Amino acid sequence: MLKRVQVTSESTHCSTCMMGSVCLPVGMPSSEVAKLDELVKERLRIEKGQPLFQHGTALDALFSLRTGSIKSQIVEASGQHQITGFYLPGEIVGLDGMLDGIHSSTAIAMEDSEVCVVKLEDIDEISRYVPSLQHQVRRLMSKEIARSHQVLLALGSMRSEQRLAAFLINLSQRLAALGYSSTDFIMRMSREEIGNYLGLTLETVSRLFSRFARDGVIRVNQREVKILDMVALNELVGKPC
Amino acid sequence: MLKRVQVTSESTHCSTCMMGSVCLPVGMPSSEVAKLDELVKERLRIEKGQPLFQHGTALDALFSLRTGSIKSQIVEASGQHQITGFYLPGEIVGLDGMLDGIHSSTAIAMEDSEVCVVKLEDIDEISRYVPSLQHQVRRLMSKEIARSHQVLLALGSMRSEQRLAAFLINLSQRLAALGYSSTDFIMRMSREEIGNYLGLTLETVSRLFSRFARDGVIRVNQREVKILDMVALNELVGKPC
DNA sequence: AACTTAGTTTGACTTAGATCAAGAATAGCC
DNA sequence: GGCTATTCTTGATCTAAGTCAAACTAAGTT
Repeated sequence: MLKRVQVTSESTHCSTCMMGSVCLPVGMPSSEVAKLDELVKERLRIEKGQPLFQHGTALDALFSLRTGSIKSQIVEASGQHQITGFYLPGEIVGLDGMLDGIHSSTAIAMEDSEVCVVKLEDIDEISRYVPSLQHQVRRLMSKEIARSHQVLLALGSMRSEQRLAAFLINLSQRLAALGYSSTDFIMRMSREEIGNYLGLTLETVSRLFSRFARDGVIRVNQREVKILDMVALNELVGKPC
Repeated sequence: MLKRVQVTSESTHCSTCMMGSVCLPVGMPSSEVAKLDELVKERLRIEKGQPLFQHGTALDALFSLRTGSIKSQIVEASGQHQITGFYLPGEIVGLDGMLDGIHSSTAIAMEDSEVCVVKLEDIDEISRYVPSLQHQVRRLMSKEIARSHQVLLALGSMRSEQRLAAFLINLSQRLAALGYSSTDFIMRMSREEIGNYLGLTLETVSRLFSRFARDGVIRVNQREVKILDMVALNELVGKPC
């Protein structure tokens, strides 16, 4: 179920939101952030497994993830699909597909989630008196490009264990930026989703988790991960062959 | 060598440029395009093999490719590098790395090329009285995201022959959009560069070209390609397994 | 508490593509 | 024009990861 929540005056605005340090206004001076309070008029709750938006539907807003986690994926006519990203709180979903107002990907909640709705027309409106907002959107889009280039590097020139190590390091760093532990966390995605994202089968992912655990690099129990040796994990990625 | 060319009054501006239909102003009404003539104050010529910009250097402009072709790649500390895109005339290079004003990739000319320099500050300046320019930049960045997601799909869930087929189809379509033949063209990139881009070895790429030729799908002589059976090529990509 | 159902692990076997190696073709250069 | 340099092709062999299959686990559901 997709449930709309009107943002009322008592609700948090960008200026008072805890996510400000990692979300859309990241890096903006607080004087500017204060002017963004009209930016979010609505929030949405999405139940686990439900789509936030689907490939081919009209795009008129960006979504800033407040709580939960979301995956985005593209689907081919042939039926094959590819997960293009896993999003954590503070990250912006929906930056692709702004070329013709149609979503080029599908976004699905991996757990019950809540997003702030940022209408494109409101971005245009508000950036008239907050010019840095345009820069902010540009920065976020650029980051999304750089991010997918990193995944390209992983898929194009890393071996399976390097890919998974890079994946774990990346997840660890992003969780740390949110104030969570960088060594103990729960992965919201299944082995199959990780495999799809990294261009591997779920069996290979499972075997790699087992191997990493056997080698004392991590401890793993289902989706619960504890990184025991971050250095070893980094060395895995660093070495080319 | 990287050679600067000042754009003089006699030089072509965006409003008179032949590339307008495929370049940055694509889709903008001509009344708006006329206002963009201050956007490009400079052009650069880059010799084959020379970098347009390098990873880690300051970014203050985007580059619109006028003639030639450019590849962009990211380089890891470990030395492994990954080609993230091949750019043709009319396409914009440098859209990544706008997050902190530092290029996150390196762009290298694959043949003698010429680019229009679009300063970011000029974009900001001009978009004050041409609001659609901001949309245009957003559209281009969004397109770049969608493009790299397509490559992700190829690297993550296609077999080697599907990747090469998808690559050829994509190249064919982009050349057709430029007014060139969609069936007869010269690839500016080496087997190794294609392999790197597609996550394959140069030997595999070479073998695939030979196989496609043997099967009558293409005819190939070094970097010269003639697509004989576009239907078969599309079928190759369409089928999942 | 027994019974699905979905997700995960592990083993045995196969294969697509990598690696190694040796020529052939082409282009650049003195 | 002849001589290195690359770049490309093709063959033989190897291996990382895929496929197929079966058992195990966790979490609901009746």
